[in-house]
Amino acid sequence: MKRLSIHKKQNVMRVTLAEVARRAGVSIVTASRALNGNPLVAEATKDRILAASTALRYIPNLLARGLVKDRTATVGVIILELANPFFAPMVSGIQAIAAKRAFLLVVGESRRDEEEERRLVAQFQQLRIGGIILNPVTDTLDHVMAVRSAGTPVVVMARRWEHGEYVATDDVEGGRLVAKHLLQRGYRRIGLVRMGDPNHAPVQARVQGFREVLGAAGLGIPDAWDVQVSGAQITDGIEAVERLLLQAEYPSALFVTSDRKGLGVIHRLHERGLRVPEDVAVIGYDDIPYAECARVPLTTIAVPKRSMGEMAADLLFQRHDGVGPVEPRQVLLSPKLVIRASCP
Amino acid sequence: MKRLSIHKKQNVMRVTLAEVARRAGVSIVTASRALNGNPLVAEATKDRILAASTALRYIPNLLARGLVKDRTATVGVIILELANPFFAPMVSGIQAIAAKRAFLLVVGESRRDEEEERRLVAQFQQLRIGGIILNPVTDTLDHVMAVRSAGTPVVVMARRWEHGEYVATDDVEGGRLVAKHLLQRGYRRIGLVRMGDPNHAPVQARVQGFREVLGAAGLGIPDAWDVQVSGAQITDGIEAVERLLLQAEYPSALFVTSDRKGLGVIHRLHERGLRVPEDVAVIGYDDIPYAECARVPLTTIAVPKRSMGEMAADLLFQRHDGVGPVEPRQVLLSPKLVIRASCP
DNA sequence: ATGAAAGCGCTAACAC
DNA sequence: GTGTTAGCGCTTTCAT
Repeated sequence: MKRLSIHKKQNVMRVTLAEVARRAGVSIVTASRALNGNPLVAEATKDRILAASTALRYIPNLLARGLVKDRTATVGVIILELANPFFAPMVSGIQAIAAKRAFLLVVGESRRDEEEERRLVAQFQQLRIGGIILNPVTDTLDHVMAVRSAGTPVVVMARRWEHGEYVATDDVEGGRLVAKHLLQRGYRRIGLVRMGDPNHAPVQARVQGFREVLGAAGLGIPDAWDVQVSGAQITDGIEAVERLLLQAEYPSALFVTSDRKGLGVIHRLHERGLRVPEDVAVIGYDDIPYAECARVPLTTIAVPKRSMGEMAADLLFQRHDGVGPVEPRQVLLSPKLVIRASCP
Repeated sequence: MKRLSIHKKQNVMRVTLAEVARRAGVSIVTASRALNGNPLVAEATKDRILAASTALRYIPNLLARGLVKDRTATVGVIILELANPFFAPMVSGIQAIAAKRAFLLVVGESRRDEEEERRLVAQFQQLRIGGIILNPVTDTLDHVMAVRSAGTPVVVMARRWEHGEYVATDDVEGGRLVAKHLLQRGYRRIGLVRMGDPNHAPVQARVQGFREVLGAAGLGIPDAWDVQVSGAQITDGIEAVERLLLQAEYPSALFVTSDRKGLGVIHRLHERGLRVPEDVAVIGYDDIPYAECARVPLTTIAVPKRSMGEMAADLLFQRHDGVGPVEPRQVLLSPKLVIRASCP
């Protein structure tokens, strides 16, 4: 791993602001002003500078600028998984808003690992990131509060944050919607498939709302029908069915707390010769695009995924620009029931 | 300044390398060396510096470093869509490799817009990005060649690049696999659903291989059964079926060049009362996770999505480190047929 | 309206 | 081993 020792930039003479200025016959400062749209530059001068800039193919150095400003035009995003149709649209929404302002998106995947999340936040700080939008692994957000008090705006997405700004959906309400629908359709023997992780507040909230409504109707979920799996993949849904079918009896309806697991559940139920919804009705959560194309189209709770990303980005930029109220804004969007064949 | 009850540390003295050095009683340079693992620092000194660094919560400024080195520890990634199960795993694979080396991922979505792609590449340059991995919109890659000749490694992903490094799958071969399977199962009345965009080389290649094998068997695809849609969403598959069913006759087998469209196709065929595969067999492409859970599990061509990302990142880092051969490496991975119920 | 000077925080070159 | 000296390319005062 060696490099040129004497003239490191002999092949490619980098075009700097100084070059542009020289070519335009002005000082560096004036060139900088012109390129940044500062009005205190005479039109004629400005035109000359802009012309020089394009002629030389000037590429501004964001690092130099960032060094001075102690901030870059970037948004850091941390989500649990990239390859997850629940998160991907959120990131896409953020990117759309960020692109409008020519901010770059720095994306990290925590893979539900709190350490990884902290590492990413630290790296973001090193880059003097312009702001952070994250779906945190747990509710412990001290690392992020430290960043925020250092002046970097932070918005939590798809999860609530007591001490800061967030854009989330009302998961308790979502759980209620599921329970109400099941009760209304006359189901009483009801099971649950969910991620076991007690740190995962959104799932806890969904289950809470679900139980609340069932409880009010005098119903509960037998332990044997409360299946806890470790992840949120299709395979976890498959595993859940396997475990459920070990029981002497099985429920006539299942609330599966994510669509991916729901797809796996339906898939396996079918393979095991059980009809959906006749033998077991299934309700998922998230309304991913593939829910509709499932073996039996999945009844589910729709969450405004892309909007959450867009709104989070909007909040972030407002904070960045210093507009809006001082107190943290906490946005809770409403989930909606989408009825399909798996639980009509 | 007014006093605030909650956040009181308003004037945070930024911790710089100078602070750390002072506290450790050494010069800035020595501190820099110690923190960068330069062996030319006495153990004792190094320990003192490291201690000072942690005590002060020192956060290195990557912008300053980048300004000197004219390069940052970042990888820029450009894909067509984030919310696409074909690309998301690739990005995840890249991120995994990058994270090992503490490189941050800067992600852009071109949305099949060449202008947007160029804009992103330009922004990457401004950030003095460490390398670029992209799935380009077209084969016109002059913008990227310019970047590369300025010393930034570039790897193309999921597409071939005559003049540079790439990691792709053999789409022509994939198309052949589809045709062979159909022929072997006795299908002769064969239709095609594909994205119409002539710039999209991968689809062109799939179709080319497909036609090649059919042609060798004396078969062709009637124009009426060659349905061209504008996108690669589920809805495009749905639209394709609508168009197909306007015909007097319909094919007994369909090759749909992406799984998402394939899901839409199956969905709509079913809604229109046509059985898959009895009335129409369907083969997709990509093997996204949801293909298996489709109304009728989708026969498809599996592509090593995550591996492509990982390999692209590996290539990039090799180039970055200056190891490996000088000539561009071009990796072509093999697709595999996955037989499921939609075309058994 | 324009420019000169002074850094931003760090690393590289060359001493000692 | 360690320190001194120069910048990297840009944006800020503060002059003019």
